[in-house]
Amino acid sequence: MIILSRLADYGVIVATCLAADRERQATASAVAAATQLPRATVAKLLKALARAGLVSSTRGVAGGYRLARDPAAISLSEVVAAIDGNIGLTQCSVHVEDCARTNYCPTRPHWAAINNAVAKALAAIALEEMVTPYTFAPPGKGRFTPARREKIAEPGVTP
Amino acid sequence: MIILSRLADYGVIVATCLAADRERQATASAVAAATQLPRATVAKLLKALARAGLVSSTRGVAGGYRLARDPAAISLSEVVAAIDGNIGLTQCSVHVEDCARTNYCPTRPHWAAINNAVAKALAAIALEEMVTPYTFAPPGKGRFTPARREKIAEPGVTP
DNA sequence: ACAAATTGGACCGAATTGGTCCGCTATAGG
DNA sequence: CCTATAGCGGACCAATTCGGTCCAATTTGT
Repeated sequence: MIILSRLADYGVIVATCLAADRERQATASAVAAATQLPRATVAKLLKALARAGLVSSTRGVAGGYRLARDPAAISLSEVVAAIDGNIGLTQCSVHVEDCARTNYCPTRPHWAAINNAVAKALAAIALEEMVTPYTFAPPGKGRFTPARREKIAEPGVTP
Repeated sequence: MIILSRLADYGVIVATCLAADRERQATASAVAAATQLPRATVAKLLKALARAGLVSSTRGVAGGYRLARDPAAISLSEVVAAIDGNIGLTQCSVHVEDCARTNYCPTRPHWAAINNAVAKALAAIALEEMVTPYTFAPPGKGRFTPARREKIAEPGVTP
C-alpha cells in the first residue's frame, strides 16, 4: 500500500524546489524543468499550493511563484493537505455519514490515534529539512543537474 | 486523502470480529452477517488473511475461520499488510526502479522516517485492543449509533 | 454420495486519479 | 496601446486501480 498519492509526492518535490532558494521567483515551466516533471502537472500543483497560501504568485510577464513563508515554517503535512486534502485514515474519518450504513465498528476510536500519529509525523518535518541535507544550490549557485539527480535518487527507501 | 483502502479497513473489522471470540469457528457468511459487509467481499478478505497466516481455516462442511494467534499478538500492521501489501509512503519506497527516471529527490531519505512512524503506529496496536473497549455485542443487541461515531471521527489532522 | 465449506482465479464495472487543455485575466515592456 | 508572457480556474479525457461478484475445484462431515 502506498500512503500518499503521486500528486502529493510531486507536490513536495515542487515545494522543496522552491524552498531551495527562497528569493528567486520561479515560473511553473522553470520548476518543471528543474524537477523533470510534466509542465502541466507542475502548474496544477503550484496552483493548488498557491490556493492553500503556501506559495505566493505574481502574474504577468515577469511573474512566477515563490514560497510564501520561511521553509522552516512550512510542514509537510501542509503541503500534502494542500494537494490531497486533509489526512484521514479511513473513509469514515473524512465522510462520517456513510459510515452509519455500511459498518458496525467498535474499532473506530482507535483510528483517530493512528491518524494523529501519521499527521504528527508529517507535521514534524519542515520543508527546510527536506532541502538542507543535500544542499540544493544554496547561494546563487547552479541548480540541480539531472545527472546529479540520478545519483541521489538511488538510496531512499530503507532506513 | 485517505490512508488505508476500504478493503484494508474492512479487513480490520473482519479480523476484529474473529478476535471477539477466539474459540468460535466462524464461517465466512457468519462473519459477513455479523459485520454487515457483503459476503463475497468478506470471503475474499478472509482468504487473504488466511494466506498471510493470520487466521487458520478448515474446509469442508463444518469448516470456517478462526484466529491463528492470540489477538494480543496480532498487530494492525499485519492485518493491513495482508490485504494492501507492505506499507510505503511513496511509489519509490515500493518500486525503486522507476524512481531513477522520473524524479530528482533529495527528499527521499526523509520519507523513510515518516514511513517508519506510520508503520510503528500501526504495529503498536493489537487486535485485542480493537475489540475490548467496546465489546462487540454479538447477537441481537444494539450496534453503534451514528451519533456516537460523529464525536470520535472529528479529530486528527491539524498539528 | 451429497451438501456445506474454503480455495483460487478470472472477471467486470465503476470510481478515482493523473494528466492535458482551454479561455480568461493580469502585468511588463516596447 | 499592443503584444507577449504567465498565472487562474475550470472542464475534460484517459487509464489505472479498486471494489465487488462469480465460478470451478477441492475438501470434509453426515
